[in-house]
Amino acid sequence: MTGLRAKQKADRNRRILEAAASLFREVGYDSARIEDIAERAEVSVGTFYNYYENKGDILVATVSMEVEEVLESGKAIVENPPATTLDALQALIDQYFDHSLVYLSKEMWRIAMATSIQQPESPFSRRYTELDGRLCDQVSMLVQKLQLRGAVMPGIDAVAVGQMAFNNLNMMFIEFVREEAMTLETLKEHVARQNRPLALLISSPRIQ
Amino acid sequence: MTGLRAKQKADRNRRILEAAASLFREVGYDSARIEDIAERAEVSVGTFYNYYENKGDILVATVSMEVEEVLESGKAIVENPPATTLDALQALIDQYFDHSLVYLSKEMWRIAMATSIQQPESPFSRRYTELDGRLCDQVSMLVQKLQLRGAVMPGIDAVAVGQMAFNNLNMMFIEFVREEAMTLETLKEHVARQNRPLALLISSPRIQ
DNA sequence: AAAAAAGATTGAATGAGTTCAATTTTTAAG
DNA sequence: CTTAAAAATTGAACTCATTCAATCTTTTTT
Repeated sequence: MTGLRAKQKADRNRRILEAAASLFREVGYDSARIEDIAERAEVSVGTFYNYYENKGDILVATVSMEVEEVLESGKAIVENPPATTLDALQALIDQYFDHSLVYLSKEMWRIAMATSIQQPESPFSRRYTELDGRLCDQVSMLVQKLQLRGAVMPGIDAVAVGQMAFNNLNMMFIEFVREEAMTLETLKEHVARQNRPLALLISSPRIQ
Repeated sequence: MTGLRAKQKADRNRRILEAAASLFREVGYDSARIEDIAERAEVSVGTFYNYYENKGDILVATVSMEVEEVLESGKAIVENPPATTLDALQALIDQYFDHSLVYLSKEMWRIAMATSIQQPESPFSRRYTELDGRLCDQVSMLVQKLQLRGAVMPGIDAVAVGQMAFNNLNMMFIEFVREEAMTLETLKEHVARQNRPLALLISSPRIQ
């Protein structure tokens, strides 16, 4: 069922997304006009709006692709985490943070996050939120894995702990993208300090 | 040095803020046009922009006043918290949540949060962020107080624990305002579950 | 193959946020 | 009191994001 129409649709979609992503990178979000994006993608302004609900939406789409990569890159660590709770948590979180600024600027993160909060019903916001939920699950799954291994005490609510750790890192990431001057290193240090009490307390005594 | 100019400025500022807050409440953020706000405040559109950088800014200003009240209302609980860590934390957090929807709709929260993330440098975003920091400090201070009382074990990094608890509740609040259908009760339950492991683990054994 | 229906594209029109040069008001100086 | 300087106000003009009725393309039906 790959008719001409479907092929054209996929092609236009790709062109618009690429045009937007490149323009955002070149001139920033605010200076990239829909008209410019449409022109670069060789479609009309109206067509742009056939593919994306609004300007923020296409940025969220771009950022979502990045989050998917982050999620993917986290799998390896959850599969085979470091031995101690502290190291394992920190390894996963640092992985997230390191990945986050490879393709995206702080400005792009800010706008994507803001858009996903402001218009939570738009399709790409939903997608973004869903990916966020998957990241949260990944952290929880790490804690569960550590619990199965015996590194985390039995009886601990691993899901609750994972959610709290994730919400904390997520909020800290928001703080990070808000402050242009804050470095990745500082972010990691702060989160590491915040994680330490929880990580140590849930760990089985002999494993330290 | 209360010249005429200063008095007029304060008066216009108040009128604009009140006009905006009432209009937002009456017709919602999107439908409230700057022109309408200016008209109700009996100033020109240009003057509006002399007092607020943009439309989002004045919403953030409105919301900030609310956050100040929340902060104020939290003081009582920190001064004289419930005996156990779990109860004390939950009392403070529930207080925050209960206060949050008295004057503000979810929509207003969404837009205020989005604006403060998107334009972190604007004066009112800074103010909002600063208030957020004070809320975070308040949670940390509660944990410190519990530690002094002996309810929380010595040796625990109370500040780190407080920050994590705050970041968690803040992120959960974002989730709450994102989902129009989510009730305050559900929010409280989720956060209560997330807090339990941390609260129990940091508590001194005999105090349970 | 022609006609009808469905699906997409188009770009001019719309509308709201924002800007800024001209004007007015207030303060300070002479 | 007059005049100059500083500060604030004003609203028409401008910029974009967004919409939508008309048009064109693709698919389906006969």
